[in-house]
Amino acid sequence: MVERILAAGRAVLVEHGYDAFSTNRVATTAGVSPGSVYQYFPDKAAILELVVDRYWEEVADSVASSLADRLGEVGPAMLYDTADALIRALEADRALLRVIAEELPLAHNRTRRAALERRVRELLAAYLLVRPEATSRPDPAVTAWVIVLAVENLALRWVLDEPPIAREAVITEMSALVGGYLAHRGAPPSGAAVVWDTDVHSHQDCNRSAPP
Amino acid sequence: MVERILAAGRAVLVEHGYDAFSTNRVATTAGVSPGSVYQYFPDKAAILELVVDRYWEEVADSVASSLADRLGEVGPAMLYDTADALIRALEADRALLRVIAEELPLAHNRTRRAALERRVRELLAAYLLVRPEATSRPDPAVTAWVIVLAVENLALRWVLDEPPIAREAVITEMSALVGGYLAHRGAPPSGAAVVWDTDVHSHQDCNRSAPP
Amino acid sequence: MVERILAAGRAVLVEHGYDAFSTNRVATTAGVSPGSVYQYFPDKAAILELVVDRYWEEVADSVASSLADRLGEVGPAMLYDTADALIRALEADRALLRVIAEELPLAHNRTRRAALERRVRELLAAYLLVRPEATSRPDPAVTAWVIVLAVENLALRWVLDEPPIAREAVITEMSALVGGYLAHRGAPPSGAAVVWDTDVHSHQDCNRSAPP
Amino acid sequence: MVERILAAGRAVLVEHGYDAFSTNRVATTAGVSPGSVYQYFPDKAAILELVVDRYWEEVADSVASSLADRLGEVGPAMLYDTADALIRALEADRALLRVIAEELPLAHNRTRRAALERRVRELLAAYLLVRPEATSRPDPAVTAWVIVLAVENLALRWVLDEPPIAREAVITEMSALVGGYLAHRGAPPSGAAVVWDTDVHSHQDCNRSAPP
DNA sequence: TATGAATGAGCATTCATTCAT
DNA sequence: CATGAATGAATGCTCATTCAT
Repeated sequence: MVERILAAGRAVLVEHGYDAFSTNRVATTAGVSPGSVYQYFPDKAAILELVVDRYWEEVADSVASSLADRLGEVGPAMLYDTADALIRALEADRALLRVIAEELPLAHNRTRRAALERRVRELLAAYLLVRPEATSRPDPAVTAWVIVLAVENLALRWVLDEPPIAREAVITEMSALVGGYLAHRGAPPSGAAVVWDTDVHSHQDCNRSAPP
Repeated sequence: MVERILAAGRAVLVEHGYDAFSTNRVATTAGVSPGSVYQYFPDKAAILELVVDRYWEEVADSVASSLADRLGEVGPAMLYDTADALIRALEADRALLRVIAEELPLAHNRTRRAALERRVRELLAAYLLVRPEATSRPDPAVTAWVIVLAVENLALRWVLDEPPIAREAVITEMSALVGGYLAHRGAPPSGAAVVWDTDVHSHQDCNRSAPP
Repeated sequence: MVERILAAGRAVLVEHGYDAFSTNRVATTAGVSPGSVYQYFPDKAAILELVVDRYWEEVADSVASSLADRLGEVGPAMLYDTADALIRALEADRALLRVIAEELPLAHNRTRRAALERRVRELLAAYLLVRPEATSRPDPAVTAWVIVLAVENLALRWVLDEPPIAREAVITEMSALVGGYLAHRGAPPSGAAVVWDTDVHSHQDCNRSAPP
Repeated sequence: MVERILAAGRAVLVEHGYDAFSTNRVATTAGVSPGSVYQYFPDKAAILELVVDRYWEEVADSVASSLADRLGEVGPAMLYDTADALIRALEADRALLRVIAEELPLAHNRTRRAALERRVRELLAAYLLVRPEATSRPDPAVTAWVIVLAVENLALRWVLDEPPIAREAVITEMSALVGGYLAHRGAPPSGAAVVWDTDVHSHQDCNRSAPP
């Protein structure tokens, strides 16, 4: 029944958008009475949250498993394949992605998307840690943070905005972006220090402004 | 009067968040009756849109002027300074940025953010076009698209999520990302063709899947 | 099982108030499924009614037995002891009394409270009938009606409102009220006739307005 | 408009009872949209409260003014007239009284009814204080408390239950009850002390149990 | 032009009751 | 008998929008 409701929620989102995502509509679509919904979910937000969570989990699973498989390989193929996996995952349900990413306040996505990002980031940071020769960038955690956010956004926007760029082209460019970055050796103009935390994402404000 | 309403809208957004952004509240805050608002704006969305537009325009102005100033210079300083300008622009009104980027459905941001992106992208593409030696990437338009979206997201997330990465560090890494990308010469595994449109953003689906 | 449900109903009332008195809650508290409740009670009101009935029956038993015991005695001791018995009965479960008397619509109390009143009234009327010398009031039925309602309300309000009046004081005053009333000989200004029905409480509107 | 809504609320109560007292129904009856109601009342309870308040205020005004007028007179006429005024006030809108007193949880009545009681009580206590010869009861405050609660309940129940007692009869008996009480000189069996507070109704628990 | 009272469709949520198992 | 998932009508309340003044 939880499944039925979630499926209905997803369907409403895809077919009618977030504005139509009312408890009554979800219930009706699920072929269930509004009261029944409340036996499985505490409130409307909980339904939405689970739908969104599920979606990002699917995406994360695809990407993470693809990346994990290719962690052994070295070189551009790994980058290319992973970028490809990400785009394929996002293309899998474009309509839902559109609603989730564009109609929902980002806040509803944060938790799960942050989880997805962290998951891939940690995989990547671990890889960079054991293969220091793979990059000239100083801090694996920061490097992973940069790569994940850059690539995620490129994939997302390519899928959503549908710019006139061929599929292979974006993937190639994404690979080039990451490949070039990893290989790049450039000192900051001022020689500013980089923080070497393992957990790149905690909200503690340590070292937010580095000393000269 | 339009200004008064916009200022009120901005204030409501900053002080009470998007949920409190009701026509009545905006009107009250502006010291105006709800009816009057409708003499200057067709509906609530229009007020919001203009507030958001203004915000992104401010950001775009900062960044574009900074970038334009440095288009003559060559090398990493240009990248570093532009990234710095972008982050500074986003930090200028963190509270508003937070509401606009996190509480608002992304859809409300699209138009103006797309404009900002396009503006910088075109600047960049023009630059790459007249200085082909600056990069090994094949298509200036695509290159600009990649750079803008990658950098924008990194800056945005650094400002919003406040990860424990020093300010100088992100800027350095962003510069490295772009610098490495521009310098990178890597062929797509399949040798896929890249589309050479000037307008990277139109929604026409030409050549979405390239021939082998 | 009926007992279990009633006990649960009483517990819910005492511990969570009338607002929490939902069939589901009562069932849960009784360790029974909501469906089962409906095999013993036609509806929610029936449960409540029985809980309330039981309560007033307890009170009535206390008072009536105390009064019956003292019907032989004459004089103020009888009044004092009965008032005392009533207050003691009401104090026995103040929490429940509070809910029943204050949170429940009076209508839900009527049947049983009327029964309590009638019971005491009839006892009193009978007493007055066999001992005409005990009072100068003309109509025993009316006299009993007056005494019962006056005393009941005083006791109830003393227990519920907890005014700063000593326990002995109220009882003394209640005795004085009744004692003075029984002894009082005062003609109605207009010499209006009093109805001499035995059943003071039937709802028939006989002689509601007496002839001059 | 407030008046229109209150009138509608009163009408709904009288004609359809408390159960039908829904915001939509009140609005409809008032010939007003539900939203309009909320421009004048914060919530449903506020409407009900005001209707109830108004009602008891009307009753209190009638009784208090009648009593105040007769405070100069001495003797049974004062009692008779006041009892008559009270009953007349309660009879004025029997249907509304029925709903307010029987269908509403007593809690909704408390504030205003307590005010009514206090008002009359204070009038009475003041009278007894300046005319100590009017009674043999020790404490004017307590005496007033007793009289008000006893008489109020008798009047209320006579009007609501419509027992077969002639109007003149109840009034006569109520007068007799009060007259006899005031005249009664009877010591408590145990000589228990009476508290001499002026404010009989505050909820402080001083001297709730008197020493032996 | 400016007002602000009035609108009313629409929403999330509850809970007494039922009935297939 | 007992269950408890399912019901669905009904409720209190919101807020973008209008329009008579």
